[in-house]
Amino acid sequence: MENEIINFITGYISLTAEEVNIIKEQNLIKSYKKGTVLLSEGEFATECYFVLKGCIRSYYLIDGEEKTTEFYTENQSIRPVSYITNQPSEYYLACLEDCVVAIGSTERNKRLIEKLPRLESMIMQMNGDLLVQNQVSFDNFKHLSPEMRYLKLLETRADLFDRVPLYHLATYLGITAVSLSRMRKRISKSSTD
Amino acid sequence: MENEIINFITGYISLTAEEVNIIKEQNLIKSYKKGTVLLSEGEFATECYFVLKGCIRSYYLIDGEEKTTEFYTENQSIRPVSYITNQPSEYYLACLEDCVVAIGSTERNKRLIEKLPRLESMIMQMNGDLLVQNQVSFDNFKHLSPEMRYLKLLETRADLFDRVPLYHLATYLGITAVSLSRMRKRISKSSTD
DNA sequence: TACCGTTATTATCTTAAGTTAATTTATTCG
DNA sequence: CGAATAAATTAACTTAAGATAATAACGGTA
Repeated sequence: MENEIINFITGYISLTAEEVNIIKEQNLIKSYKKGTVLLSEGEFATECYFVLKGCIRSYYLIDGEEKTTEFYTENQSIRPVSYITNQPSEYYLACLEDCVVAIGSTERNKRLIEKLPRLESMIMQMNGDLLVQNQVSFDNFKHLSPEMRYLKLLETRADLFDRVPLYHLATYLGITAVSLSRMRKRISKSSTD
Repeated sequence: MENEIINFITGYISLTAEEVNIIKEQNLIKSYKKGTVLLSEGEFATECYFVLKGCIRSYYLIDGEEKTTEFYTENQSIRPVSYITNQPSEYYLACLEDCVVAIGSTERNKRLIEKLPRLESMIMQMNGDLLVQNQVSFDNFKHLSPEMRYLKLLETRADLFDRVPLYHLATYLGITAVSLSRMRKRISKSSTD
């Protein structure tokens, strides 16, 4: 189970066998039931996550409506904005399915970095990557029609359509559930004739 | 003129008088004529910028159409994605006005950081800030109507409306120039009656 | 299996954005 | 200054998204 984490890390920096062991013994793996809320608005995030199994959704509230900002599935890492900034969180994190998750807490990570200073460079790279991903997603979003965004998501993350309710995908796409439903009908119609 | 840069830095970390001097003597200030392109698609960014005077626009091309992603004005720093990732740039950077800019090149920054290691922590903070700003902008964009986005921009960056052509603001807002024009008329009408 | 809560679809109406093209208003510069 | 270019507006038409409400399909479970 820890192998996924090692694979993930070695995508950024190379590790010796001893270093692999240090990380493996450090890691803390937990299971959560579907519906568990890992982080709430107003709280300070003290943990970051690596999803081993399941799906975690981040979202925030506008007038009581949940707006989904991201879905995290197998082998994705979650570094809450609040974790990076040490500010109270604007976002929620909740399990859409039963989940198995590797957890890094602020203090344990600090200790780990003392043992393995090269992790610092990984973190900087991760921040850079996050930034770029976000920039590109934003630009795409801005200049693609809702329909294009839907088709693109269908290409890039087809699995989500099997495991996530459409109305969450709708807010993720920045449209209403009604509109998404209509759109799907429109598309299926036009592709058959 | 260098004082703006010092102010900017001390917003992140505190500096001793000697450190201030080191930075001041390091800095390289340049002027560019309106229209100058500082970075083109495909190039590797080797510089980051701090705007002392003027306005710089970043944009990219879709089917030959320019899509503006950001406007940088006085006292804003520009850290091109390509500079952070060492990948060829997807974006252009060009001066919308005559500009005065402080420039940090990769090598000079490296040398500077050797003298002032605490700058590292500033850079990490800047990356974190960038990430958060981007995240928040994205979320806002997704869940605000074009009209709301326009009104919000009018509040937060009113100066842009005096110095930037509307059709650039339009693509920045993710709409067409025609639509922006129509919208402005609609709003001015509804606010007078 | 029958029920209940959740999720998805459908219908109707309203509103605004995209597209294209023509026209007006500003700006620039020889 | 005036011609050329750039920027902004307007008009006409098409298309799709938002809102609201009603209905249908699905899923778990008692």
